[in-house]
Amino acid sequence: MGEPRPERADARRNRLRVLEAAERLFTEHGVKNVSLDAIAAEAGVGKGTVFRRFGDRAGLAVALLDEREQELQAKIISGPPPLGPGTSPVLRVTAFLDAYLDLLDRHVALFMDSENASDGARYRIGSYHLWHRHLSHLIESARPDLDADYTAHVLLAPLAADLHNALREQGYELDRMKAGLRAVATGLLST
Amino acid sequence: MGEPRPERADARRNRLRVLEAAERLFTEHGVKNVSLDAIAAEAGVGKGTVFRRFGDRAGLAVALLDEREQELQAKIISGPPPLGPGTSPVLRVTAFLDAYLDLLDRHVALFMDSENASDGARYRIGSYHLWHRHLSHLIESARPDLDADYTAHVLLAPLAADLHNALREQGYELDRMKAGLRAVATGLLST
DNA sequence: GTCTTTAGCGGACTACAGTCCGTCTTATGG
DNA sequence: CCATAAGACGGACTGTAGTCCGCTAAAGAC
Repeated sequence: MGEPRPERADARRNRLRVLEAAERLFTEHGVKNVSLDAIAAEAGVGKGTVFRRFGDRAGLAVALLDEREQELQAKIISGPPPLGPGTSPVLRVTAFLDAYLDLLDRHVALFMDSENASDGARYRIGSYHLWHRHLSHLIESARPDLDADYTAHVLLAPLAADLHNALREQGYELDRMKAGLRAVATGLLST
Repeated sequence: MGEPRPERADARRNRLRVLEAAERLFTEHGVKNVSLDAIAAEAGVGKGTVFRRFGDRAGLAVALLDEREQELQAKIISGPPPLGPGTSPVLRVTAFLDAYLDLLDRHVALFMDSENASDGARYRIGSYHLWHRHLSHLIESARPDLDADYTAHVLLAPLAADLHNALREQGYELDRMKAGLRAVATGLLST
């Protein structure tokens, strides 16, 4: 692709202002009680600016989650086992599922926003692809007879934010989900 | 609960009109190109009427899907095997997953509407509970050592409409999903 | 048939997501 | 330092989901 023009100073300033304002308002009033109008006002910019930079509500949520997800991505790619390389595929899969559930649980509301976009935003954003590739490789090496690509989607499906939220609301404990998913993954990937 | 007062004549008339109008407009213009205003107008009723009867957009979609889902429910409860009783739990699970994928594939757009409601509508509606109970019982009898309740949610998760839609858009064939899910279910439930 | 209660009706209203385009800022080359 | 083009800014505008409440029609009592 073309040369990556440097970000203009005012653009950068406003991007940071919006993210800050969003984080502040979200933690103060709850994610779904905050309108994008309000965020724009709090950031001292116009509504159009918010939308041009982030596309839509989901895009803003993705941007806010980005940092946290990148931490996890780094640990997976080059961190110590069991998340990083250096142990069996099955252990790496279960370690990933555990870690993702922790992340998800800490930021459910934001994840719901980032996934609930009108049309399946979750499956188009970069991080989903990364999680998917990761699982897909691990599954491939543990069970070459399975359709690794599809099975990876299956293992990611229970990590959907709205399911997590619904289960939490009906009293499920995080540890129960971790144990359950671990059982599924090991049952599935151990010959 | 109290005595179920009979549905008033005008209420029934309008309910049917709205469902008819919705079905007509949805098939003609595509689900997401039809506003509830338009449906109300086509049905010859006010907007308020639509909302009072169906709650919101998702509720209307649920009502439209209801008939089709009840067919499947009937086959599961009292139809011939492998969907109905009379064969092994594992076979019944895979038969259910196949049948649900068929249903989902035929009505993706409508399912997306019914599930995409602001706040996890999918997990609150009656039919989800029924599918969940069904799978939960089958899992319990196939593998008493698993957390059947949670594992049932896990098996239902890949049936989410937005995932199905995303995979279809990126070229997945229905048969590939069926095969993949069958492999997961049998791998998981066979000791 | 008329009266009363009960519940449905429907359109004006609010609030929010997302778009559009004229205006203004920034970076760069002369 | 100034001119100029690339592109960001922002607020008015549009379309839609969902609410509210005064009005109206149905069903039963007498």
